[in-house]
Order: sequence, then structure tokens, then C-alpha cells
Amino acid sequence: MTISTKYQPKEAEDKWYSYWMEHKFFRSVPDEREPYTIVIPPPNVTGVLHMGHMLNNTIQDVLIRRARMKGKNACWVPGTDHASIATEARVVAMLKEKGINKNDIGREAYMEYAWEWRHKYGGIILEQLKKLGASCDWDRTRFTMDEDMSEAVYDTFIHLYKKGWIYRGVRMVNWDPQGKTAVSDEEVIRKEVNQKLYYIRYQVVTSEFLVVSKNSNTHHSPLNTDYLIIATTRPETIMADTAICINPNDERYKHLHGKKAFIPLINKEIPIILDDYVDMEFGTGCLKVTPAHDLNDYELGLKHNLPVVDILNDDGTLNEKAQILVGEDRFAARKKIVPLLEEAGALEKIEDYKSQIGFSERTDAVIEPKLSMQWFCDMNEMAKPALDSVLKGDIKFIPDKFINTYRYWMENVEDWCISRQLWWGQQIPAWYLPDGQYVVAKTREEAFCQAKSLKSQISNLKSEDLTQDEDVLDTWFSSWLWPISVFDGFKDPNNEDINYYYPTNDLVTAPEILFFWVARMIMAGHEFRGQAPFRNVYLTGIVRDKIGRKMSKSLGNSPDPLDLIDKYGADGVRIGMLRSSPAGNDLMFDEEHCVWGRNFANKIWNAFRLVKGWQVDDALPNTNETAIEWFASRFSEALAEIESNFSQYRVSEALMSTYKLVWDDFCAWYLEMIKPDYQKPIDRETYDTTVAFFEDILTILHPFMPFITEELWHDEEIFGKRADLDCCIVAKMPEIGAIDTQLLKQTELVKEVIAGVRNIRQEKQLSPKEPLELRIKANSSIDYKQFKGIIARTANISDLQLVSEKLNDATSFRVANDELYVPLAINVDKDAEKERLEKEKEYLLGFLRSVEAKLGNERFVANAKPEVVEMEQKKKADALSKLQIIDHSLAGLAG
RNA sequence: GGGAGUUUAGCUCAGCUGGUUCAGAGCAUCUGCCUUACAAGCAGAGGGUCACUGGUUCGAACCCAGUAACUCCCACCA
Repeated sequence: MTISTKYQPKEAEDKWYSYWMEHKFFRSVPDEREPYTIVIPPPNVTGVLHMGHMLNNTIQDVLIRRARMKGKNACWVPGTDHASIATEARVVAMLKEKGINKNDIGREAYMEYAWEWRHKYGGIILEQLKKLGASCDWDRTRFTMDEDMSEAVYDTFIHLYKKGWIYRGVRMVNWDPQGKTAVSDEEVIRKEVNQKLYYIRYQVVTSEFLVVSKNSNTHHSPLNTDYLIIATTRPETIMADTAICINPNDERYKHLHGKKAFIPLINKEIPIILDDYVDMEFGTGCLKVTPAHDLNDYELGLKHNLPVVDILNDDGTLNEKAQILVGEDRFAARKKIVPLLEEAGALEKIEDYKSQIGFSERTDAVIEPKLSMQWFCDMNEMAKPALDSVLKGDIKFIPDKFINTYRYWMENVEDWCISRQLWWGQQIPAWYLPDGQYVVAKTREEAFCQAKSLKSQISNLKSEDLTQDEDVLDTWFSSWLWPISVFDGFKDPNNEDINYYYPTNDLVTAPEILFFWVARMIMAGHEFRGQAPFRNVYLTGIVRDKIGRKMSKSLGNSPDPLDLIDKYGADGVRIGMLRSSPAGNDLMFDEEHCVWGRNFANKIWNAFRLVKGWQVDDALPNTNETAIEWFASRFSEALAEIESNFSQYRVSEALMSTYKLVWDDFCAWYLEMIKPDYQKPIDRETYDTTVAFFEDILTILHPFMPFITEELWHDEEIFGKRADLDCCIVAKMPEIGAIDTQLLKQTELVKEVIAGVRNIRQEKQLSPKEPLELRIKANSSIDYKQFKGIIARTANISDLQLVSEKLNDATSFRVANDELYVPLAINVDKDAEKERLEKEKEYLLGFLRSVEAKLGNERFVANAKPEVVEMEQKKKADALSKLQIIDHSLAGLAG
């Protein structure tokens, strides 16, 4: 036996993953078994594996492997998301390096580049998932821009348009000046930023002057000194002001009612309007109204019929409507306008100020509220069944604390801006006639047919006169269909796959995309299939570093998952991540967790080496019945725990139960109990039973640690030659067997006996190699004869005898009501012995007092459950008899 | 501003129905062991005002109220 003392994961991982793939173990096709389905949250096609993916996909793999081993038809559908903004940003950057501008080469050529890029770099992440051991049905791999998937997007767009839930209109949207596209509310990340609050003077126009100025085309500097001060964080937008607003109840400004004021620098007249929207307490109580560049101001503008002056270009630079600083970027303009205002005497003061600013999720650019023509989806109707299914419990959230936030969002759902000013994605299936009318259709031909039947004044309309909308749809507009579209539920709504796999079982994802994605999938599920898309939503936490920061590329605090797998093995990393990550809780990641995982794999490896090294002698009798019976019971007990943990999605707990069973019960106790002496053979029955136990252990470990378990499963020396396709990955999960609780309890006490002997060794500095004698004066119901062999082996006892009298010349300890004596060659230190007994006595007396206090309390006896009272009485009796024993021993020492 | 969550050993976290096993696990620390499966290991030990203050209860880490700190989500205060 020259097998390494360390488990070497690398070889096993490559070997078994290819083996599983070759033999199609991940493949699922509908059959008579019960399905168990997970659709992967499709990662960005541009993405690389990060720690969040690791956690998320490990959980999915554990669930799917477990289901497979429980006899279900397990199907895990993988795929990627086209991530329009992120991918477009990458491709544009790539082209820029080549000196190519997207707009110069046009849409078609651009898309060719983009696809080329996608084929080259896209899907790396899926290859990385394989290293983790993800048992996805790779034959089902989908991409949200696959032809079928895109068809589904067009069909659903048309469907919703016909229902009147998709419409086009000019709205205030979140504009990303870097991506030059609109983004949805959900894609705006608010962050607190240190800013400046600029106090700017606006001259008030006197009524006499007003007349003059009305008749004059030229702007005059106002002559009077009456002015008001407005606080703003965005001085560069003053040119877009169309009013000043004050609270009608504000006594300070009563004299300004009905007047007008001049915008500084450009000296444009704007009205002073009244609205109690204005907070008198904030700033100066005067608000500049800039309808084009602020959502609230826009609403205020609508209410008061104010004109809209948009002074910004799509890229965030100032346009000619600004009159000054034209062409400057909005932030440059902000800096440059300050000295201008100062010069003009219009700057009162500048204060530091903190406020929340929106950033684009994808490009991190500061979001600009901008009026533009966009497509929207009204989700009010779809939200109703989606909310119901969660409130009724048809869909469960794990943990359920997310129901509240979900509910709030669904009850206040806003229209979804679904158009993006990008090319990478599904182009909106709307077609414009030369006169600006439009029709919605999947193809030019269909659009043309519809266009002809419009009450259009256009005669001789030709198909090529139609132009398709330039914009594409939000990526989430394809991913919300994912659980249906991966099974071709749109193309062929009655096909075998969708009927069999839908609704899926579990969805494992991050709470961050609960609204982005999960809520919308639920809506789509009800709208397009009349049924929720999944039953359980397991929400993972965020992976943070050990000082609590979110792991991110920019902070550089995220380890490369592949490096970790390299260092600790995929199994080690998997269980390292799972160890302390209950659903919904953030995970403070520390490489130490992976070390722990690796060590556990190594422990299993070495336990295996031990068993592998044994020689069997068929002539030997089995002397290990008790150990075997005990472990069988313990195994069933643990299995029940694991089952219960899984049924509540306590994956970390299930792992810990498994870990304890394997390390503590199997390795530290069971194997030590039955281990034959060095170079002595083992009996057949014990050996075979142990091998069977080992097989069961591999089975329950497999979902967590697929590689090492599969590797050991195929050891011919131990398990014999396996039949074709007899693999751990499809092994049947063991059933919970009989649990002998009496035996379990007794064994726990016997362990205390063993620990007691070990303690004495420790105290007396005796080598574990030196055998000791043990005398037991048994008063409890423990059948020591039954455990004799176990105690002898694990505590290295050469001679164990039951006695009826206590021993005086021995070190003693007590377990349950039994007295245990270890006669020692050296003299027993009577003082030390006495001291120990006194200490024990003191503790027992204190304990007894508290129990008696309870029992003496009438209300306790009257109100507590009878079994609790009974327990207390038993505790009291136990304590009393122990005290008696101790007193007896003390008396013996004295004499 | 609204809502949710967290607070238990030096660190990361369990503790599920209030009551044996309730104050736990792993890591870290300390002590002793290169004991023939494993030093990535073995045998032990120390370490706690269960955030704080009240309340309910025969009984509270657990239920209730309040306080504090931290975290997250949502929200338009210029």
C-alpha cells in the first residue's frame, strides 16, 4: 500500500468530471420519474466566475445531486445572459482599441463584431463552473440571444403590446450618458456622495422693469437690488430653469408672489410660482425648477405648465440651448460656472453637502434624469397574481423575511422602461411609417401588412419604406422568460419538456435581483403559463471579505475561485463556502474555510486508507457487534437530522451534521472501536459491515463533495469491481433505519468513561501506550460487559473488571452513578484526590439547591409540563445518589 | 424619511416549540503527543454579563416594549 497520505484532488477532479460527461450522467430527458428542475441564474456572457457564483452554484449543485440520488429525474439547465449594456461596453471598447467607431461601421457590421466577440470570450464562465463540479445538463445550454429565445422575446412583446400593457411615450427616464442609453429604475444604484451646495442669487424683476423687458428682445441687467437666493447642487443647470418655486405660506417671500426673476449669466426671465411642495425649512426656501433635468421639477413643470428646456446632449455635454459653456461636459461645466457666477456677483456662498446620487449599475456613470421617447411595460395587472402566489405560499422564499420587501415592491410597481439605446440585444419589433405612425410586428412582411391596413394617408407604401425601431430591449426582458424559454415553452407551448419540467422546483439566486429578475419571472410565469415558474426561491447572501467588504473586482479583495480550487480542491472549496452560509445571510469569506474543507477531504481519504490496509481473516469471530449496532443507529440518527435540515433548506446545517457524523462518529469513534491491533487481521463480518458503512458515508457526502466520493467509490480493493455505470453520482441515498436510542445514550456515557481514563493519563503524564487497569463499581444500567472491548481498545485498558466494593488505592472518577477506579503503580495522591472530590461535591450541592428550589416552588409544580417536573425530580435523585457516592469516597480517603 | 435584519467565546457562526442533552461548533490560543490511517493529525484545557434596560412567565439567549451600535433594502428633499 503506497497510497499517499494526502488526498490529491486534481487528478480525480479531471478524471471524474470527464467520466460523468462522457457517460451523460448530467443529461436529463423526460421519463416516468418525478422531475426535479433548477434553471441556473444565467451569468453574464462576459463574466468570469466570482465568489458569488461559487456559492450560488455550489448550492444548486448540492440540491441537484441530492435529488438525482433520491431517484428524481434531476435537470439543471445552464446558460448565459447577453447582458446588453455590459457586453456592448466591452465590444465598443474593443473596437475603439482598433480605432473603430460603432456608428461609423453601422449596425450590421457591429453585430458581426459583437457575435465574434461573444463566441470568443463568452461562455468562459460555463467552463469554470465545470471545475467546480457543477452537474448541469450541458446539452441544454442556452443563451438569451439564441434564435429561439429571441423569438420568445418578440412574441411576448407583441402579446403584451396587444394587451395594451406595452406603450411608447416621452417620459423622464434614467439616462446613462456613458452608455448613452436609458436604464430602468432598478439599474440605478444610489450612493451617498460629498457634494457642494451652491447658493445663487436670482435678481427679482420689478414690475416697471417687466414692461420694458417684455417689449425688448435684448436682455438687460436688472437695476434693482432685490434678489432671492437659491440653493442648488447643480449650478450648471440654471440655464435650463423655467421657474422659481416658493411655498405660498412662506411669509418671507409674500412680496414675491406673481413676480419674475432673472436667471444669472443669461439673464433670462422666469416666473416665480407657488407650490407647497417646497420645503420652507430646506436651503433658502426657494427652489429652482428645472423640468428637463430633475424628476420632481418635471412633475412640477407639468403641474404648472412650464416649458422644458433641455440643455444636455446624450453624452452629458451642454448643448446650444445652454447659451454658455456649450460643449462642456456637465461636470466640467459645474466647475467652470462657479467663477462666472462669482464674477457676476451672483454667488452667495458654497457649502459642503452630502446627498444621494444615482449611478448606472453597469457603467457607474452618474445618472442624468432625461426626457426621452421610450417603450414602457405596465406591470400592474401582472403584479397581482405574482404577489398572490407568494402571499399564498405557492412560492416560498427562503428565508421568508424577503416576502415583505417583495410585497412592497409589487404593490407599488412602476412602469418598466424596456427600451435601451443599444444594438446588442433584441431589436424592438416596432416599425415606423414615413409619417411617424408605427406598427408592432415580428417581421417586416407582417409589419407591412399591418401598415397597409392603417388609416394612413400614405399611398403606394412599400415594404422598404418601413424602418424598424433602432433600440433593443432591456436584457431582463429576455431573462424574465428564462424558466419557460429554456424549455421552448413559447415556440411550442405544449411540448414534452415544458410539460414535464415546468414549473421548476428551486431557484437559487441573490436577493439583489429579487425585483430585477425573480419578481418578473413570477409575473411572466403567470402571464404566459398561468403558473408560477418555481416553488422555492433560495436567496443566498453576499460574499464579503473577512472585514465585511463586498467582494469586488475594483477592490481587488476577491480571490480567483479557480486558484482556490487549485489550492484546496473543488470539494474543499465547495464545503468551505457552504460551511457558514445560511440562506439570506452574508458570508464572510476567509481562505481558512477552504483549508478546513481540504482537511476534511483529507480525513476521509485517510479513513479510507485505514480500511484499505486491513487484512481479513474469515476464521475470526465478530467481536464488534456493539460498535456496529451503535454506529448503525448513529448513522440513522444523523441521516434523519440531515433530511430535516435539507427539508428546511438549512444546507450549512446539513453539511455540519454530515461532517460530525463522518469525522467524530465514524473516524474518531467507530473506526477506533473496531480497529484491529497492528498487523492483526479483522474478521469478515466487521470488515464487510464497515465497508458498507463507508459506502453509505460516501453517498451522503457526495452532494457536497462529489469528486473525492466518486474517486473512492471506484476502489476495487474495497468495493470490488463496480458494474458499468455504478457510480456514486447515481447511488441511491440510504434510507433512515432503526434508531436504538437506549444504545445511543449508553454509548455517550461510555465515551465519558473513556474520556475519564484519558484525563487521568493526561494528569498523571502517562503515555497512551502504557496499558491501565480499570475497575468499575456499576450502579447504573450501563451494561459494561457489552462495552468491554470498546473501552479496552479506545482507552487502552489491559484489564477491566466489575467490582462491588470501592477501591481506596486508586484514582477515581464518576460517570452517571458509576464509580470508576484506575489503580496506579505510583502512589495515589490522596490530597489531590480529596480536593477533586470536594470540588465535585460543591458543584453537585449547588446544582441540587437549584433543582430543589424549582421543585419547592408550588407554581412550578402546578404550571410546568409534567414531563419537565418529572425530569427535575430525576435530576434531584441523580444528584443525591452521586453525592452519597462522593461522601462515601471521601470517608474512605479519610480512613 | 420608511422598512427589514443583525448583535451569543479573540474570530466566523449554530442554538428550530421558552424547560434534560442550554450556553454550543469550527478556527485561533494553551498543554501533552511525530501512538503504525491521517501533524492537513490525536488526546485534553482555558475562554461567555447571550448588546443594554425593563416587562411577561414557575422558568427567558429564545416572547413583548424600549435603548444603542452595525448592515441591507426602498424613497424625489433642491
